[in-house]
Amino acid sequence: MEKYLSQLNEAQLAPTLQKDGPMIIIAGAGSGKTRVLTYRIAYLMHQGVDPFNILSLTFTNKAAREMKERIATIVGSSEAKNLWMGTFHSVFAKILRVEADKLGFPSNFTIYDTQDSGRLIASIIKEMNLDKDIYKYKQVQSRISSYKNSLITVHAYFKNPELIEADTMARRPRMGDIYKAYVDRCFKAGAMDFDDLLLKTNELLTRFPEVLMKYQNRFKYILVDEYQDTNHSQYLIVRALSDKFQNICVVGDDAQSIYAFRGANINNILNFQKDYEGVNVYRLEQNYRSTKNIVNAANSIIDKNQTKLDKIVWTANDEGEKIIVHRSLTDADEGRYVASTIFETKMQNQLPNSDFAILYRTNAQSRAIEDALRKREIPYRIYGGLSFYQRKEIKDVLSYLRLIINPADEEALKRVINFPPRGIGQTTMDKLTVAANSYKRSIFEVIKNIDKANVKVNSGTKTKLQDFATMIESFQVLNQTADVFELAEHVTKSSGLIKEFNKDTTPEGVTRMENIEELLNGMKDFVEGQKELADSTGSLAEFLEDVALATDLDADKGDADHVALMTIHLAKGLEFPYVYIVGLEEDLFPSAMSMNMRSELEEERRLFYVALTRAEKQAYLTYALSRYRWGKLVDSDPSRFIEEIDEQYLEVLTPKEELRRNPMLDADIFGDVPPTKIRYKPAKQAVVKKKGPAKQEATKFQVTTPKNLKPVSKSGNSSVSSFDGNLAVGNKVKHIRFGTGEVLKIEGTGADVKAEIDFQHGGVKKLLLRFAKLEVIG
DNA sequence: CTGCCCCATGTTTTT
DNA sequence: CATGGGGCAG
Repeated sequence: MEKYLSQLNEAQLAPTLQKDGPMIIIAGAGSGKTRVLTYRIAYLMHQGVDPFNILSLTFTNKAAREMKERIATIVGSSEAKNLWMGTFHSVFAKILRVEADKLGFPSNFTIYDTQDSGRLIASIIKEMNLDKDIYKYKQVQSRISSYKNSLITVHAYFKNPELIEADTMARRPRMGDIYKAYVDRCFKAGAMDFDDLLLKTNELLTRFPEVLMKYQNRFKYILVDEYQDTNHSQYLIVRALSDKFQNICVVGDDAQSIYAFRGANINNILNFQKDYEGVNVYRLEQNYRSTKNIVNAANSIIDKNQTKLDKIVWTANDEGEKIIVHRSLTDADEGRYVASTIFETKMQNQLPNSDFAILYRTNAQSRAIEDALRKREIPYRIYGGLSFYQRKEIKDVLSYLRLIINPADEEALKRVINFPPRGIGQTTMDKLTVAANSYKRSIFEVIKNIDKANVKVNSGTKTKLQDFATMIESFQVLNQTADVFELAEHVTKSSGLIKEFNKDTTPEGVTRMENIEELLNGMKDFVEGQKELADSTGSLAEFLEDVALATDLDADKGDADHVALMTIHLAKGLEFPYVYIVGLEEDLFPSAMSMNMRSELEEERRLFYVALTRAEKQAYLTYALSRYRWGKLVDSDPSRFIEEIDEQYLEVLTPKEELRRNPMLDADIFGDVPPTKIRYKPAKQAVVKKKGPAKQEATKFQVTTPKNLKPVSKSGNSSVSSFDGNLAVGNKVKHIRFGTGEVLKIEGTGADVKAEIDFQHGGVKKLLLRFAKLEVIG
């Protein structure tokens, strides 16, 4: 143990050695907080604390796993195994399973993901005959989510005139009714959504003092990582559990609070000292991760925020390279720039792909980058986005499995009762839903008792329904004996799913089949892996829970060497030698939605801070003058965040090719082209001018200048991405996908010009010339 | 009931 | 552009 403690600096050692009492560790980016947490837990155990009495809440399951492994190497794996570690959601889901009956839920309750709950809300809105343009299900959903995260139950909602007033003012007077219906339906389906996992835990701990006491005694030592990202619901859980022993250690960095949109309350960390008596405050301010340039640049950004705790992050590391700022014409060019510099850096320094990460604000930005990486044959992996488990085909398989565990699971049932098609259509489902709601039973139960229930369906339909129920029940029987993999294999075959997906021979269809195979392989691994873990049964229920609460990060197989692509949110806690932050444009980053409120803009700034502090050696900031958004090319201005970085840490580049093609592009912010433009020495002063009295004016001009610039076609000659009418009826053209064809008709104007083309293979197609990459061949 | 086509709509960010 | 819902014909 001594050996490990000696690896810590003074600031890190102090909190590690404090055994009892409340404490907060304010940990700057890259200051080794994971190490402190890990060693502190190990040290607690070393001092005789039973691992059963330690609860450690982390931000991802992967972080928990890694920390556990690390601890195991220090104190031995048999001991480490007994630690409770995981995300709030996964830890309390486990507890809820044990205590579910107290809340009237079955212990095999389903966990609804965002999509499931969204669909349910949409169908409730429809059943209530409400205007779906006013009651947009996504807005309703996020409203309900924020109620839950603030512990506003349906009951509390109706007792609160202000909330009702607010929703009425927002033209949604039936909000409370929808909320109630939603909660009822989830209850009836034996389902909890993500927010419920926290809300119900609170309910459990408040309503049942003996349960609270049980877990208070159980978790004598509690540690919470990323405390700045806890919401009110999580805050209350931590408070309640730590109330008896007050051995609570929270770690966080207010500068990295980036989850306000899902209810995270930065005040939790700002006010921690007021919540407990005799709090010891520790600060970790030495950054071990990044170069001086990066650390200082990041500091200069976060300085612009008003709301923050005092903290000075510094580093003893080298000065390092300046941060490179790069401008491109389009998002595609941006991708090419990123790909080619990765390629060059990699070759020059003989580096693995995994040294590089590309971070963006929105998932949609990945496409252009992907294209460029593929062309360069650089292996990459996208994290997040549509995660594996959310894909249609995967959710279909999982829905069958969910029904086995919990046939009341309505969202799963609706998904697969007619997929593959069994002749059970919308009308039948509507009837069943009405009946189920009036009997306060699940749809599955209604089907089981279809003769007794007052449901008017013809006998053919009745048979089909019963057949479906029988099939699910036969799966349930099989589940008694077979393991997850065997069961899933049987289910996919005998439900007809495999056959259905095999029908589709398009490339997308083939990918779907591959995904299903991957899922089955994953199950095999799960079955194998679980045999070794003591605290696991390897059951289907457990598999489904893992899947429901898995982060995309968790699924990292860690085998292949690839460049990482992810949103900045997902990158929190990670580090890479080379980091590209792309799409640094106004309205994108900072997001257009965030510009109205200071607090939201500050959150965007923290997000940028998080992004930049991921970099160890070198950071690149890139932006494009125009980019495709919603299928349209839109002009954009460089992000204010670039401007906010102190100039001395930046190196502003302008690509050479751009200079050659169009000197206007190198115009300074006043729209003037410098008279003597030196071709190979990019102007350092380009674009980003700062401070001083000229600033106001500068920004004003900056807005207008790029708009006058026409994007220049990059690839030159034959392949054209936009036509200005130089395509005529009778032309022979070649299309990437459809091959050669003849133009039959041209219609529309401006951006909407369409051509009807008779392709030799694809037949007649109408294509928007704006998108279609056509080559004229005659 | 199914399948197909057309239209509207949408982008923050995630457990 | 991608997806999903609604409308319509068979």
